[in-house]
Amino acid sequence: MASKPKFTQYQSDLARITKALSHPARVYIIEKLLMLKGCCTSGEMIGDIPIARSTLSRHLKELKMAGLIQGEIEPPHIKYCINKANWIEAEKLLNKFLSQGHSYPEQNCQTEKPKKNTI
Amino acid sequence: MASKPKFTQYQSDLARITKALSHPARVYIIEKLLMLKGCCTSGEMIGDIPIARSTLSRHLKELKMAGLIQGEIEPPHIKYCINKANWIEAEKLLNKFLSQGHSYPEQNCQTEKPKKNTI
DNA sequence: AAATCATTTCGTATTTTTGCGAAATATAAA
DNA sequence: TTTATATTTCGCAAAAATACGAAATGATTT
Repeated sequence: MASKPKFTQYQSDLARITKALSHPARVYIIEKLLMLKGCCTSGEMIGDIPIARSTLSRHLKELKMAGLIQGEIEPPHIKYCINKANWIEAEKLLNKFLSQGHSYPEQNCQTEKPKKNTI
Repeated sequence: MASKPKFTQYQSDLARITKALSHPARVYIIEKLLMLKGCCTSGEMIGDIPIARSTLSRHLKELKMAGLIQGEIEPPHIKYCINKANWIEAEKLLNKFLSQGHSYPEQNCQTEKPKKNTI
């Protein structure tokens, strides 16, 4: 008997990564750190986005817990940067996921003419 | 005076996409539809994952609302498939986001030696 | 030691997500 | 028309995410 299946490690890992990126503030943070190609303090970020400092701090914490960024204490600042090793892993997983669909053939049920029974 | 900034369209769009993919069941659904290169009913999916039928239906609905999949009624089934146009858009956004970090130079604050003050 | 600065944590409230089983819907088969 | 099949929606409950301001932390300057 097919005992209850589990989610695969891949599915859980990918969901963990996409979940970490599932808020505009967290997209912004990663975007900023990638573009900078360096570090940034929360004080340098707060001016760019419409949330309170404490809320930004929460989002930073979530990204830290997801392993995508890391902080370095440099009094009186905390400089955040991409956790390079983990980010590369995340990129690999996401790219693997995205490349799955290629090449996209035409045996898809989405036919040429729009169907009326499409929901 | 810098009036309160908004999140950019890009940040919101990317967050919407990653949020749609932020649950293992939804990763599974997309994975399945991409690999199949075709359509699939919810009944063909339910055996693969540890959730109830009604819960799967919820996840399908979410992916549908995010625009990533679409359903086609073919009695007595409903066949789901990737919403190709929107998926391609999603891929573009994600790839743009991911490629931002390349090439990754060494002026990153993550120095060679592990720092003790890394948090 | 007191004041200052950058940032996080705490306490709390609100909203959203996730989940299930039961009931509803819609179609096909008997 | 009754029955069976496939799937969704409803009603509810529990858990998680989001948000803010106030207070706490830790280091530096005065």
